[in-house]
Amino acid sequence: MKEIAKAYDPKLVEPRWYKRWEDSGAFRGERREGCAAFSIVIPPPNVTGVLTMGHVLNNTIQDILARRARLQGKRVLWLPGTDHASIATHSVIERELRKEGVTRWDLGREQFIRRAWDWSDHHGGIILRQLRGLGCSCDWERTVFTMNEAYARAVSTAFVKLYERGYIYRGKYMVNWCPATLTALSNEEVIMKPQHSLLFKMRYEIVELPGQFMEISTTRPETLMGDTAVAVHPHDVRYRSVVGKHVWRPFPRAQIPIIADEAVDREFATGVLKVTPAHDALDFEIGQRHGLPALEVINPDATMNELAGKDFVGLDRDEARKLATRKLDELGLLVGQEPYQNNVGYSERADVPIESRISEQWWMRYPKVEEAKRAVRDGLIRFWPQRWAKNYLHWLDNIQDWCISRQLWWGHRIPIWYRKGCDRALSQNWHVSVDGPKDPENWEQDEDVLDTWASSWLWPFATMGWPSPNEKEARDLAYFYPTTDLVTGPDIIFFWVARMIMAGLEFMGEAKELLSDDELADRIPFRNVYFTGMIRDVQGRKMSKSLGNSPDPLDLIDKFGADGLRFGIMSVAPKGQDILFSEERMQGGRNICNKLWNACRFRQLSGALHDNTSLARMTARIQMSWFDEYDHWIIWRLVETVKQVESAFEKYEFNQLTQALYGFFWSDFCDWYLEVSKVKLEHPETSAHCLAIQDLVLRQVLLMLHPIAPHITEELFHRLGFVDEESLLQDCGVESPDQLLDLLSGAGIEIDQPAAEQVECLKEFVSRARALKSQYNLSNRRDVTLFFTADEENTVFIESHTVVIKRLVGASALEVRADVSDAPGAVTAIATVYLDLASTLDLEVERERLGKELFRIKRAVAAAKGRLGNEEFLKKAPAKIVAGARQQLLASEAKKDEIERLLAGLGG
RNA sequence: GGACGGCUAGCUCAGCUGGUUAGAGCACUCGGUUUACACCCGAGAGGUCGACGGUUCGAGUCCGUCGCCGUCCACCA
Repeated sequence: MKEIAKAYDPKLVEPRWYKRWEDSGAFRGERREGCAAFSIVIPPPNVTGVLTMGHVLNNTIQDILARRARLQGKRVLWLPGTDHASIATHSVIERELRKEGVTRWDLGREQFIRRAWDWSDHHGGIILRQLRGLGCSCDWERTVFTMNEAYARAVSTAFVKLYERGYIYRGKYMVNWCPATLTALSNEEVIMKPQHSLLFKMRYEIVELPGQFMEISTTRPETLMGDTAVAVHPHDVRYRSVVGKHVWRPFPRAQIPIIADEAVDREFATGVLKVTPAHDALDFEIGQRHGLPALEVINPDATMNELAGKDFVGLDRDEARKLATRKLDELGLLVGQEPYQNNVGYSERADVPIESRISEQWWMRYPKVEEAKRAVRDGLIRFWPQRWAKNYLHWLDNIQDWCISRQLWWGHRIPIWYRKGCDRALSQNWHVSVDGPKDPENWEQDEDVLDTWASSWLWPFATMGWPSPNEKEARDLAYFYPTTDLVTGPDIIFFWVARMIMAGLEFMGEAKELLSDDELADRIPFRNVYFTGMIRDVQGRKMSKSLGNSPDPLDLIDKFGADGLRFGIMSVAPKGQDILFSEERMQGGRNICNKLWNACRFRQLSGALHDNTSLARMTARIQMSWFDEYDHWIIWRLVETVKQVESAFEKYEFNQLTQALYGFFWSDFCDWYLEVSKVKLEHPETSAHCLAIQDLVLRQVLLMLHPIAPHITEELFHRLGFVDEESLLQDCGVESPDQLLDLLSGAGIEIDQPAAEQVECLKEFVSRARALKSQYNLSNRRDVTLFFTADEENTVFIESHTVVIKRLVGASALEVRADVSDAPGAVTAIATVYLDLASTLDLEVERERLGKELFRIKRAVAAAKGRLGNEEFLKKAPAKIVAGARQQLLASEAKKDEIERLLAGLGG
């Protein structure tokens, strides 16, 4: 028997076990036909990312699910990998180049991509190593990177299939344009930010009515050079007479028509809108309806071009705004300007305002939209918490085509080739395939790459060998797909979750428009989606680098251990709510590890370990005839806890899980059962039995706790001999509540419920006695004398527990009395307990204390009487409730009488 | 503007389909060298459940209105 150190040191335990698990192939996702499968694909972190608290939360949950599934005997695949993060990585490389004073065009595409690969190779994998430090049980041998060759083929294949099925088209439309990275963005990559802007009021002179003006409000005077109309609402009586006439655009000076369009808001400002079809989405639509020319005056990099006029050429949009305002003022056309708050779209990655711009791009009409809705609405895919389903459905209801081409270099290049020297606009000059044309010298490939999400939406099956799996991959795919759970944040429900569902439905089977329910069930990428909350700081602020409020998870692991951090973060995460993180809260996780360690240490010091390698061997050492109330009680509490844990897992309620285990282990097992054990261990005849029960409880606690705190539980499992040296805890399997009850009753152990409940009475008795000691400042004395008064039955019961009570209270004597006076007493359900103070009793203090008690109990009596005196209550409330109320009234009245008797005895 | 979530002890949260005197952890106060653990043990103080109204024998729990905080979607220039 190895002696256990006094304080638990995770550093001596965690790395050792992680290595052993990995070396022994414990994380390998291996098929076993006839055995239930469980699978998760990791939300791939950015290849160059580092571990954040968000990752800790997310991956801890996945690991908990995976490890629990292993314990349930399922074959588990947790498939890891990383994402190339096209625009994010691209931006990083460009930033580096800028420092060196060169652009990507100076460097050239090939060199640029090489640098991106170097960057990925160098930083890539850091985060995966960090996940190992957290204890994540991924099948690392299957690690996938979205830029790997096989994955890239999957991306091209998906594109080609969608093209062939008519979902992909090329077109010139309004796009969200990022002037910093010079690429189009999808709607989802644009975030709206409130801005303190200025609303400028200016006037345009009416051509046909010289000297008359129309007043227009705008936040963007720098676009007026691109105005090709002004618009009013068709029913706006103020302007009815001028519709069809023209106004003078001040510069470059030109006549532009006054048109009427329903899109104009009459209530806003003067109800006159300047229409700039080339630089505003709404204006673009108005322009389309009225056949207006779209005059582009802003370059892709947000500087002004020649069409803006010679004063403006080359100016940045902000400078142009100032100049335009000044010029308007000089011309006497600026009526005023006022502070104004509006929302401006920003590029998510580059964090600069986007420009709306007409641009030729590749677009995707989403496939299987209706089926994707059906899968969630009908519950084939379940969202946890459920409420996110509404969000999801709402987005799909309003879905718009997806701009999938990006004018970037790092990413999957679009598998389209154009015949050299021919018109790219004509599809007969296109070649669309995965492998490219047979005569590449006559073709040039599209320069653009695909949106990152157009690769990660294939993640659940492209990681498993789709579209051309080898034999093993095909069997794995059949076995592990659809995956069981997906764990992610609600912020990427549209970016990723919804798109993966559509991709799964479209690609995981034959091309088909409508799917039956069975087909739907086969094709969905996952059955459950668990949405985590966002990690915030104690003040509720988002974690951010600039605020410096994001702790480094590695520091936390260093301080609390991976297990401590995991337990801490899970106990603090309310279901579906954001998580307010503070380091203080992680202490609880570390503490319970230490407590666990010491409880096992106590077990080792208490007596030699017997053969603990199976539950049956342990129950064989337990005899029903030796069972006392405490044994019934702890086994009862254990079974209740197993039930709670089971239910918490089924409902993905992780804080419920930690709470149930913490409460049972700490309060019930350590604070009561182990304390009681100390008496039993003194006697050889009860010792072995008691230790066997301790072993049983510890074993089940370790098994239940293992998914949350894998390292320490593995260590202790071995130390207490619950598994042989060569095996692992995960090989044992955890019993369900029914299995546990069956095993117990198979060993002749039946829980005596009334006996178990009597322990609650003993606990109350002990607590009350301790409180009396505390009130009289005698906590440190272990030689006080206790008296009690009780009826005959309870007297016998209490006397049979005298030794334990004396031990737990810290008393040298416990004596039954017919009547007690001149001693402070406390009323409990089974007896009244008194502290023998001889002559030192403080009557005043006692009267006050009992008076308070009496007040409280009288309130309870009154409440119960009130209810029972109400005929409506007696008539309408269920019999069970009425009976309960009667019983409560009896108990309360008895207690009240007893307190009154005590008070009378004090002369009160 | 629309949708959703939250508002329960100083803090963070439980409280299932309405039913005994509303719970836990942390923090706090007091007392502790009890043969596992001070990353500990014991005792205690502390909420009337955001506001108002309604349904009901009975509401933290259901309904309505309002307020504050947060998230998402849309966006009026």
